[in-house]
Amino acid sequence: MSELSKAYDPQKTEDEIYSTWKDSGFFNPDNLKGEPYSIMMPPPNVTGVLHLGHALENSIMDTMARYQRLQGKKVLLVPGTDHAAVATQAKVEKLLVEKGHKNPREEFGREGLLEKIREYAEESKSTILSQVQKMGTSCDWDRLAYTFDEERSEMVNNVFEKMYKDGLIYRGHKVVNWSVKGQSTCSDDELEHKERTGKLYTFKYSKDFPITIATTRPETKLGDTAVAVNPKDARYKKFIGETFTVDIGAKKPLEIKIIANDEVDPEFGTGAVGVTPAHSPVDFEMFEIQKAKNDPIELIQVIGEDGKMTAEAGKNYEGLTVLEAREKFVEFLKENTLLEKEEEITQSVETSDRFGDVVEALPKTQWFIDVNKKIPGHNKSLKELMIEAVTTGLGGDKNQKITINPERFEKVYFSWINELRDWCISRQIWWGHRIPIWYCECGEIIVSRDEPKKCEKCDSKKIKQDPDTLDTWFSSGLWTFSTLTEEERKVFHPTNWMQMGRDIIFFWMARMILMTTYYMEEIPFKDVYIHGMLRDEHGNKFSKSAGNTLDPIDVTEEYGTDALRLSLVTGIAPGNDIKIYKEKIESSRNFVNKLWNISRYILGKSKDSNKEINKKNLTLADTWIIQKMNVLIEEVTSDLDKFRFSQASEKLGDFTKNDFADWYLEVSKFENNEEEKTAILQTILRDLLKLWHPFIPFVTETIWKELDEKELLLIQKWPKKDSYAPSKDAASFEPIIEIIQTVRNLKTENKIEPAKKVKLFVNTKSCSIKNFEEIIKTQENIIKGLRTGVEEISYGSSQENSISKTTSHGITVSIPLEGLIDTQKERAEKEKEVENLKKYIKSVEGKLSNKQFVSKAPKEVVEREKESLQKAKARLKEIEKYLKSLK
RNA sequence: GGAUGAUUAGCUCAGUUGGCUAGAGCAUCUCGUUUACACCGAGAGGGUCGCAGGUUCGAGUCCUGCAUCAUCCACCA
Repeated sequence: MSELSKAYDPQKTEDEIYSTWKDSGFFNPDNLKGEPYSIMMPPPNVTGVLHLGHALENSIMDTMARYQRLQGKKVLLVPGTDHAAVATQAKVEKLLVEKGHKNPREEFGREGLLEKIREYAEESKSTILSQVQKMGTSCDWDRLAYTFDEERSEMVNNVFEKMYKDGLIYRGHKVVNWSVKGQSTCSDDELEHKERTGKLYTFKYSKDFPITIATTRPETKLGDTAVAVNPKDARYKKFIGETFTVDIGAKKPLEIKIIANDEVDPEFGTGAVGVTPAHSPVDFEMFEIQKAKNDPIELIQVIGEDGKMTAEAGKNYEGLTVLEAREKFVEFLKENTLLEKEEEITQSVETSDRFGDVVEALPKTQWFIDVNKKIPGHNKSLKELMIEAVTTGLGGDKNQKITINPERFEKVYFSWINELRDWCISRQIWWGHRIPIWYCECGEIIVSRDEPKKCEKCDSKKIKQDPDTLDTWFSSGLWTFSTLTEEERKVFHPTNWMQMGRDIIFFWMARMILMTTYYMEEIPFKDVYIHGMLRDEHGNKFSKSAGNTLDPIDVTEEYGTDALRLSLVTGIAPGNDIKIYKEKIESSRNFVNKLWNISRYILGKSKDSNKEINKKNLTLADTWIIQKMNVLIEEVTSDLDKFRFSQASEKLGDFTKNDFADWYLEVSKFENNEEEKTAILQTILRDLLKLWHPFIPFVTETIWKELDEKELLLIQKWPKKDSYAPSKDAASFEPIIEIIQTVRNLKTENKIEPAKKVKLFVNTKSCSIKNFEEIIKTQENIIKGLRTGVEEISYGSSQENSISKTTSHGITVSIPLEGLIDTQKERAEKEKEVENLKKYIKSVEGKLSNKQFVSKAPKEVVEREKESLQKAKARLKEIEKYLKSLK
């Protein structure tokens, strides 16, 4: 079809193709038949626009979805977005501050600010969803979900209520992570450890205090109420149980009790730890232990929510920032000669990954999910369910077992669960699901989604809702089932497959497992595929500040979506970081164009469509390509079944470019079984388009349309290898390829112009295939045709004064010399080859003389070694002969 | 401190259960303007597979140790 342009132009076709797919209804599984197969899209945050990471996710999951659809399954891919509580509010507040609003929370109030955030979220939602379309993702738009929409919010309340009634959600007064800047709690996973240099101060509370302690946070010492020592430590044993009163300037003198704790390492530092229960999670644990032992210690909060010292810290410190107080307290220690040492150390501090400030540990009343408590009626804790889901399967049911790919991430997951503490789910920000808990003035606590009319206990109408909202991962954890109706869950849940970045294994994967195993008593997904993070060419993270960002939309506009998608799934190993850069995308774009031109050629040759291959009149090359195609289908299918996307696309690329385009297509120009050729070319092209479709959907669908097909490629049937069953005694075409390559090779090596006409001598005496000379004779026009410059072929032993090479099939190819050779260079090269050959022969002979090798190695291996030894020897003889002739 | 990954050609990376003289893309060099394709074709050069041991008939692949880099986790005051 000559009207097709020489180069594929993605811009012209992509949008139109996407609408065709969408309008066809086949993105919706209700219009498909077959076994159900479901994937949930990890919902992008509504914090802005899509970045390359999303492009990667869309490529991977859509490749899978399209593959399964072609496999004849009823595929559901649910699209959605995430309200991303803290992230979105932080982003909008930042934008407002940049616009000159100093304190947006005060200025706009709860409802006002929520309205601002809602506007922003809606806008970025629609941007993101249009970008998802641009990536070609074949998701069911009729089932579009949003973590903050009505259905999802209702599910959040249902789950909260059930957990609350089961006693798994509780309100507790504990030391939590507090971001002063964000004025909210953070969960342990939302912290980032940053290395910093700090000072370690070694001091005593007072001159007569018997134990020296060390700290990097002197100001918190104003709230110390104990010193912990190891009970086995002889130095301090005698003091355990004693209480000392010291006055270091806090509101009142501190009562410091000496307590025993096995965790304290006598070898480290002074062997004693100053305990500040209010401002350290570890010290708080000691506080709880002491309480349980009936030997309580005090808890004094000296730092407030505003990050400033409280009244408890004493007159001198009240109102000072943490840093000011630190300086002042160190000054005090120095003045009273209590400071023994001051040294520089590197320490890791916890910062909030959303607000960026250093997080303070503060005692606060918050809502928690208890991960260790037995679930009523189950005799198992959430933690145990989370482990079971990945090991034996829920309740030992293998159909309820999650497989993590690659396997090594299981270890990461288990070690995280091991250290998992109760999950703090309440946040003091406004953007998010409000906690469905109401407090009556009488003290009654009511769990209810809507405002209760009156208190059931006291009939009072003075009821207030908890002001806090839920951690965003609470709703994300429900994603695999909150996106489905009850009916749909019977068909599509557990979902079949899930993919996500390694960075959210804890945040998301773990929470989904927790929530789903608890609420649904099912696993959320059967297989999860963990991919690495994107990097630039030099392995750097993409970031705005580094200025190395690549906008996926720009890329698709310049190179096409297919090129981007192909680049993102090729040449990568599961779980490892993925480097992406212009050259890689360019080469994908070039490949897409290649496929376009292959199709253009085939379409130009014949418009006849869908002819069956008549196996009676096939040439050597025909059977060869049919065999190759057979193997290709088998391998690509198996790779995709095992999520080896990279291997699959590489094999496809290899076949398409090398075997099909470079050899078969070229050869086909010199053979005249017109009818069979057309059938083969068309059949292979059609199936190749199907195999390629999951990776590069747009170009394949565009070509498919040109084939005058009525149905979309989207819903075709995956090729079967049976249709390419090779005839049993098909002789291989490989040796012919080798002969042609050898001729070209000889010419280049000997500086003979490729177009130069030459005579060719072929000797098949040591060829492993019987009577191969007869076969070569039938292929002469191909050998002559494929730009070898060969004008005449003779058989038998080569002449004196010719250059020759033996192919791996033992065919010796010679070209008589024409006096065109640069002999000196030639000799040097040949001598090098002789050297290498001798080395090789020696090593193989060594191998073969090894009795253990000969007896233990598989027969084929030994045979192969013998064969290649023969060949090497033959080659050596030839070169030596030739070197002589040069002299 | 613990864990995981990486270390293979100038660059970016593949390499399945150990087995044919270790592969691809980009870059380099040579040749080529042949009606599918210059977003092209035909070739070439380039690697003691991080280092040191071990297991094995045989190791890029398995084991041990070391080095360098990266990432994650951790309460060492």
